[in-house]
Amino acid sequence: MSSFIPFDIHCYQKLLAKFQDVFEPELINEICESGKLRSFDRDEILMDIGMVINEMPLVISGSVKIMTEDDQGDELLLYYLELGDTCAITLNCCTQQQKSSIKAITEESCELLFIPINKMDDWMVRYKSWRAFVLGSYNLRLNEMLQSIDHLVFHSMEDRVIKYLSDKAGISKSNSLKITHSQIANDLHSSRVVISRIMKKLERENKIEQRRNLVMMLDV
DNA sequence: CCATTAAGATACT
DNA sequence: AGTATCTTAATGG
Repeated sequence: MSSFIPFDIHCYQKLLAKFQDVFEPELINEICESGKLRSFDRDEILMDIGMVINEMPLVISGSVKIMTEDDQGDELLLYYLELGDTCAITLNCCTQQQKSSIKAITEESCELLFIPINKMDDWMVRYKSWRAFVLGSYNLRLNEMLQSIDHLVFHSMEDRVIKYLSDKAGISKSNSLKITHSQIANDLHSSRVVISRIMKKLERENKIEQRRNLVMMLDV
């Protein structure tokens, strides 16, 4: 076992970089051994409503957009997954053996590590750090959801657009976002004209600058 | 060039 | 805020 490397080195290094202070070394080894690493391009649908999930995703690189959808197919952005994040809703889905209630789309090109659910139960009892990670992830998402609901109900469309843009800038670590007004409208469950109106206003207030398919954040 | 599509404008709900 | 409709501008073949 000394010279044999049973897993992907690249993946191992990524995990180590992110989790060496959080997970026990043996756990990191186990994650590498039983996880399957897959990479995706941008805008790939990882998961759709109604799909059955039996693996838990862990983000190794890139970011993933998590959305809900109503019966008419209208969408609403819930939150983003970044490096080291896992999706609490998926966690719930797989432990309960339910169908997915969400849709997951890659935001940039991504690498995800898929962990079989049977491992999860095992690790829950064997590793304290894993337990803490899973519970912490639930906590984080719950709070984020509450914040989203708060914004949705108590804030104006303009506030929501501003939050959306700065969230997106934070995720992509860039101030120029390649996005169209109708994409924003779709994510925020609004219409293109309304977004255009708000974007025009923000531009007049020198908060953003825009070209076709491009928005640049100014007040940073 | 022209077709397509993003974004602006205006008017009405 | 949202819808409908029209106009204008950018982009890629």
